Amino acid sequence: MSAREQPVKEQRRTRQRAAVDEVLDETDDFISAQELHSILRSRGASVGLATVYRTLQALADDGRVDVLRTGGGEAAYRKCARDEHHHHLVCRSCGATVEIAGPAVERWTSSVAKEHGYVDVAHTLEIFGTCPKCAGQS
Amino acid sequence: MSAREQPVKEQRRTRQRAAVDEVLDETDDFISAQELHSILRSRGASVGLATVYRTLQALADDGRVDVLRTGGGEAAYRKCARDEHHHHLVCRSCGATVEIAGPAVERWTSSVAKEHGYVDVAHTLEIFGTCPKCAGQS
DNA sequence: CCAGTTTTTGACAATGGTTGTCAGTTTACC
DNA sequence: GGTAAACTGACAACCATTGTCAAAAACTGG
Ligand SMILES: [Zn+2]
Ligand SMILES: [Zn+2]
Ligand SMILES: [Zn+2]
Ligand SMILES: [Zn+2]
Repeated sequence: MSAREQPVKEQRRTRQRAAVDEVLDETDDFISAQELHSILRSRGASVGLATVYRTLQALADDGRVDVLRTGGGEAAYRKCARDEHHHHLVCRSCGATVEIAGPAVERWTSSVAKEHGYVDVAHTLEIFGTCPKCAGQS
Repeated sequence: MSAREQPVKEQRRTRQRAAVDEVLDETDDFISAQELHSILRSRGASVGLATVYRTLQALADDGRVDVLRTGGGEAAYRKCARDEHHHHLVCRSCGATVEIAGPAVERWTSSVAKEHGYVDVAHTLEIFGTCPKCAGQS
């Protein structure tokens, strides 16, 4: 969703953070904190729920993962391939995600904002749908 | 955010629904259910919080108000001027809203989705910034 | 206006995701 | 090893939102 900068404050390497990071690396879909937590449980690597939330929050703040709010209002996280600003085409049912870039949209949003005198502009854009796989099995 | 169709099921006219509708008519910014509720309280027209939520929900379902999730994850509602599908340019600081339409974006999102085989597609797009008025007085 | 039927209301409980607390544990560094 | 500082986790607390259900209001036909 957004490119990030320098900060990356001092952080210690812990078993828990490594575990969360590992799951994120292996997962291609957007997943919620709770889902990530239960994946960890099911694989034996016990990590407190609060820690999962804190870790994801930190990663998101550093721009190392993308966040989006699902229809139900929960936050979903994903470690994206590209580092530059981009958007997502997400399956409502299974979370399957396609990263998409739209230079034209970027230009349009900033020109519209400028046109109305707005500054310090940002935007959110996500496309939701049902992926081919989920559509097949009704 | 979206145009709506026929249903508009049988509903009774009640003091509470009229009160909510009135506040929406007078308010030009996006407001949350809780804010709307406290406005009603402060003006003496007592309406239960659950009723406010239900009423807004119904209005949103019928497409008579637009909804957007704020950064904090709460839903904000607004009765927009135009009835067709459109998006918003919202001031982060004061909530001032400009309705915007972008046919090109609409085409782009659906073509991208189709291209990847996704069906039953929808999208969210909001632009946030600081309006001229708020930018002037730092 | 009246009684009957159906919808709506609201106080309150319950939910569910997320964050705060804080003592005990772990890490980083000398 | 020893210490300071960061981290963890069980659990409570939050807070927006939804569910419950008996009482109240809106409609309808007479
Ligand atoms: Zn899917
Ligand atoms: Zn963009
Ligand atoms: Zn403003
Ligand atoms: Zn659109």
